[in-house]
Amino acid sequence: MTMRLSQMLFVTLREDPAEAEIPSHKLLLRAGYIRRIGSGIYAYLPLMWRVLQKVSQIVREEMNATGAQECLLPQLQPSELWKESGRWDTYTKAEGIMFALTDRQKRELGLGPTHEEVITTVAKDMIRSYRQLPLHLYQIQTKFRDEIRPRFGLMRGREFIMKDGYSFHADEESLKKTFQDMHQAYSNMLRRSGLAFRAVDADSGAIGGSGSQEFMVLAEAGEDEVLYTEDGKYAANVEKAVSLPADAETSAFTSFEKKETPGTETIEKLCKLLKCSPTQVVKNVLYQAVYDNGMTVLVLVNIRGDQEVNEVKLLNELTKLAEKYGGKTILSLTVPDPENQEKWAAKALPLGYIAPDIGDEYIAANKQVNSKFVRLVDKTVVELKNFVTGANESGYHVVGANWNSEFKLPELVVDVRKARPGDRAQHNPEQTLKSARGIEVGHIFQLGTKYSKAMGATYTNEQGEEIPLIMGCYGVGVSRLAQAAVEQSYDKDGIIWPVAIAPYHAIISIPNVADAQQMEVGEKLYHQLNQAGIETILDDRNERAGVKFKDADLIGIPYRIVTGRSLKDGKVEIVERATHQSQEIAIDDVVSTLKQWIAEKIQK
RNA sequence: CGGGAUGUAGCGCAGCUUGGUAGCGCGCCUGCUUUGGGAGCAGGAUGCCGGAGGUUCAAAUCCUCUCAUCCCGACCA
Repeated sequence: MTMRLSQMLFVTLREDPAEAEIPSHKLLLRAGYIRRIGSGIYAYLPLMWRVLQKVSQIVREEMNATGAQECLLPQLQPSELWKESGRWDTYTKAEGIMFALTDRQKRELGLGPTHEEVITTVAKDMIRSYRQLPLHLYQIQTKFRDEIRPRFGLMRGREFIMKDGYSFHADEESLKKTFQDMHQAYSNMLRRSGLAFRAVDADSGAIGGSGSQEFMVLAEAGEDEVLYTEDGKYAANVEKAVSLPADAETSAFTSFEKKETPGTETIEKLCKLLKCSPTQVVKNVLYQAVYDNGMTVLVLVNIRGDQEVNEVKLLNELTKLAEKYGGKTILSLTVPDPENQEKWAAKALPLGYIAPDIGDEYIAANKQVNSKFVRLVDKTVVELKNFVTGANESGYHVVGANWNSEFKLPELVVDVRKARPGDRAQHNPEQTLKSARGIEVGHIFQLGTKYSKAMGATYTNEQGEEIPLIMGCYGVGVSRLAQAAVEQSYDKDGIIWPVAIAPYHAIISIPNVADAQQMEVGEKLYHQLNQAGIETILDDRNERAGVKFKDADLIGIPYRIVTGRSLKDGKVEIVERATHQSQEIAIDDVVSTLKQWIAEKIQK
């Protein structure tokens, strides 16, 4: 085994590569852990691979401890399976993320972005009886997703390593137990990897299902916003978060009246002109949804003027309505721009002055466009009295309006409001929501019977009835987790790996390789340490001491041993990477000392 | 896909406005000196100037098309 730096592929960069934006990406490139091969495609170089194996091993141990069984599923998947589950089109067309290909026999195949279809097929073939349940299979493998915009190195690659697990149950209770076990296992994995994290309520996204939790590594560069309360009782992805909105102010208007309000196409301008609070305004937001059968539906959302629409919640509400319009899912949800409006509007819309009752005659007759607006009213406006809203005429608003007097209250009352930092919490209004940024490294959720029903994966229960398997699904981004660790732990000199996932525990830096004594002690310690199970590399390069120290800091090995000037007292220097604290230790005590330090840092 | 930007030596960049012998720093190679925080001196190698077409006596530079990469928005571990 080569662990001498003079013989390793060891190339560090002095400057930040232009392609990297965030610290962890820059550092992994500079320190020689990864190289970009194509957009969102990276080579994991020897140091990186060791880190990934450490993370994988922690994941594996925690999974095995719950009774889950490791397996390995194919990455090439026949399109038939995806057609059975109904996901082939949504995953390959439009903004789909699956790489699809046709082989020489004209068979259609997909490169696995996830494995519900494959695992459900296995379950369908092999699970017959409730006696075989519950069952939990998992794998650690490269996944392929044609991300629209790969970003930040390993954070959002088109090829990445993931642990995905799928559990099968006879009943909800059993599913919930495994879900709880996974919550614990995931917490253990992240704790053992040395990360600061938070488990949050989440939206279950395109995969479907309910009862969903994400594990967020807290870091400024995180792509997700997390809202939480300081009492620790609530934490959610902003996409999913709920809260109590600020109370609405009492409207100053007492009678219904139409007012001329020129140039007030925004709430802010309107409130300034009318001297009213945004909480008294009913804002009417127009969306355009396209279902997977090509049907376009115009959506009008009424929401309080001081609030914003949460598009994820809106998407979920509209997906519930999909059947009504002959679709299964939504391909796109956008605020229609002027160019888009021309495609369906019969006449110019009074933008900025739309009222909740804007007429359906604005929609031109077209087979591909639903002839009526879908009208959704957010909870925040249901109780408003004497409110302000548009007059369906440019330059005019109405004031003192009331539901079921001037305007009919839409039937569909929904929560599509975006929760915000500073809002009061639902579980305890004394608590306000705080915001943090996070990197999603894990996601666990209760799938239910979505796939088992679609693919006919059933078992026979004690009563002899044939029932669809109840499923759960649990993912960890292994390569993402590794980079997230760097994002959370670095300084101006480089990476500071948590000991548990560092590629090596220790590095022996020989300041002067021409000095026979320094070399001799270095070599001796190198063998002793590795023999004692302390993973150690030896920097025996013919470089100046400064170069070696800089490189050791950059690659982030937790402990550096220097066989330098302290040798005259029979000692070496040991420097802790995280703190740069150094102490001199007798050569004979190095192994036992490090063994103890490392054991303290690696939690089980 | 829409918006913005960039492609010049292994890496980071200048040169392009105003066309005329391809440059700088780092790294790399050789030698000497140095040797505890990215050394000094001397010498050296390295380029399809992203690709294709055009304009011109002449193109890294001007024009057209293309490809790739990065950044900002919708997707996700």
